Amino acid sequence: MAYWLVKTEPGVYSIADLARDKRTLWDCVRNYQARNYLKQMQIGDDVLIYHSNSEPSGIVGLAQVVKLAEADPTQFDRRSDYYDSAASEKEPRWFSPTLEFVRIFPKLLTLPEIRKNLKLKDMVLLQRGSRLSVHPVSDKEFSIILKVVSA
DNA sequence: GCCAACGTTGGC
DNA sequence: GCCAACGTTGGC
Repeated sequence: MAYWLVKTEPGVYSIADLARDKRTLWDCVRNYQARNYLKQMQIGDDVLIYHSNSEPSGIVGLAQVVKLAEADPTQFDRRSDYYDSAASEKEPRWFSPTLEFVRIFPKLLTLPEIRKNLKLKDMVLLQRGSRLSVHPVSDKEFSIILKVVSA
């Protein structure tokens, strides 16, 4: 079983929205590296939810993969901002797993706190510009984060 | 709102 | 295939 982190802007789609919806198609990701990770997600994988462009930004809760990635429907929708003319139903370019809400953490783990925690210094989140919106989290990092946010 | 750090696009 | 120009992400 693998662990992941996905970013979302709470003004666009927050963990509260996920709590309300129970499950959601994780769509509109338009970065190849992130796309590749979305395709690797397996049912039952744990997914940390990170609020970006937020006050404060940080890890806010947990979700779980309940459906493998399928073609992201927004790539076919001409009226969508995420329409991709190079994608076709036969050869989709972008993929979306379905995530299910698990819980909101009692404590939000802010980006400065993550930076300060030496055990989390190797997180992909902190690497080079850190713009990747979907990325793996190691077993160790995941268990450390769970401890910190529950305390 | 600014801007650094990327990724993508397209001319050549 | 190089690389300049441009667009985007996301912290601050």
